[in-house]
Amino acid sequence: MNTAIDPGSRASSYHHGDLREALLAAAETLLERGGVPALTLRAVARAAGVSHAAPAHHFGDLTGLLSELAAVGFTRLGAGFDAAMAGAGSEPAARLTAMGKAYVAFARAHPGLFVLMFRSERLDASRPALRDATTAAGLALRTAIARTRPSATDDAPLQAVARIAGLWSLVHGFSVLLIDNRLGGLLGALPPGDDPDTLLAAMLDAVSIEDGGRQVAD
Amino acid sequence: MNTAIDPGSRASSYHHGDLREALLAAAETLLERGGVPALTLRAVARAAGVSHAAPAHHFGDLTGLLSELAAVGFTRLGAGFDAAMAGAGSEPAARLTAMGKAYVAFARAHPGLFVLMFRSERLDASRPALRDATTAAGLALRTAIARTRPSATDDAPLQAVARIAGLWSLVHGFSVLLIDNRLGGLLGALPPGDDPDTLLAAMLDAVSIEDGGRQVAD
DNA sequence: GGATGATCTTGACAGTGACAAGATCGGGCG
DNA sequence: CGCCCGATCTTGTCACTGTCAAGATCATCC
Repeated sequence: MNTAIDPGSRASSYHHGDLREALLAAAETLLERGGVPALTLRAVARAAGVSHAAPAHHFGDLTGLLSELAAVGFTRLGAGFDAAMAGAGSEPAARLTAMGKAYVAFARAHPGLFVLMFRSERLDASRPALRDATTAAGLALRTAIARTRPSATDDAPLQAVARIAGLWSLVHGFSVLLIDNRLGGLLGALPPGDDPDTLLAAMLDAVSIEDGGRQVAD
Repeated sequence: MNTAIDPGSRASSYHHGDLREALLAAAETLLERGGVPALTLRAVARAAGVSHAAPAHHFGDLTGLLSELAAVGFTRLGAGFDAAMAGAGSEPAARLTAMGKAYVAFARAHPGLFVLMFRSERLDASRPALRDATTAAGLALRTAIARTRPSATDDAPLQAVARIAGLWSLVHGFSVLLIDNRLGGLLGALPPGDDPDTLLAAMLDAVSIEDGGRQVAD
């Protein structure tokens, strides 16, 4: 009668063996399938094949479970940044595009997780796992952006901060609007064959004009 | 015994008189006070001083109430756009800044409402009031952005769409991150005296470079 | 003045988070 | 080897929620 998502490992009768990870995996499946509202302590317990109170033992309460799951997401996002920066060349504009693409690609690949990661009213930001993961990902993002500008040191403080905040806002807002399907009309106005990736590249290209003097001028 | 937020108008015993508006007002108060989780059919009913099932008569279910409230928000946002465009001059860069400021100002003035407006899983986008309000606000936003570029007609389609999507994404992402307090570190790095408005202006200034040839070059 | 329909209340049911108490199991200590 | 202790999981319960059904109240129109 085990409706568990992962019935493998060592499902003894009582002690599960690795229930904590199984619960997180089940939660992620439910999240991507039904969004944040589907993330219920009891639903997660059902999906993992345990009693309704089992998750509380590992995560305390629902906020704890959601926070740990969000931490997984931030860790994964940070890893995506690192991979994108490692794969990109040394040219600033290319690095910037790679970073933006990594951000949006993560959001599109795991929309439920991405939404959860920024639903702060359901999370406990002071939880160590979440706090560490967010700061790590934020640091990776900021350094990645900072390195996409050749001569960043001579920027005025306001301009330097504006560059980071602007790019972050751009890719974050685009991800949110894309997931929410708010860009339907705009995407429909694109030339045939152009997808969101093309649009993102064009957006980043427009912003990166202030780099070495690259011009759009067709 | 009436714990209603608005005990005025004509609180007869049974028929409220304008319960629908009173419920929406109570809901907005609860929303701004406790965020989306505080928006409960029963809590709204309590705040309005009516029985727990009264809201269902006017809005059908919780999704209906949230959708109507979100519609109020979109209408207000659209009005903010119009006011900003009316108050701005004719210079493209100034109009763009005014539009962005109006967007972010609305989000900061009504953070709960703004968050609700984009929590699509709790809304019914097909509800007439919400559908009309969103399309009206979206149209106002797009035309406002389009008019911030002098020679918009000779843009390539991709660039034209990228300009609109980019600016929308920028102001939306900034609003979201600001409300979520994700920009704490960056705001702390600003020169003393600079606030989020200054940062937004700098961000928009950097983006608007591709306008008439305005340069940052200090 | 009475019927009719809109408006609001009362009551009930299933689902949820949270807590308390108990059952089960594994590992370490005698 | 036997036993105890703590971690793990279950069962039971309570308050709260959304939703529905049925009834009470009132305004309006004929």
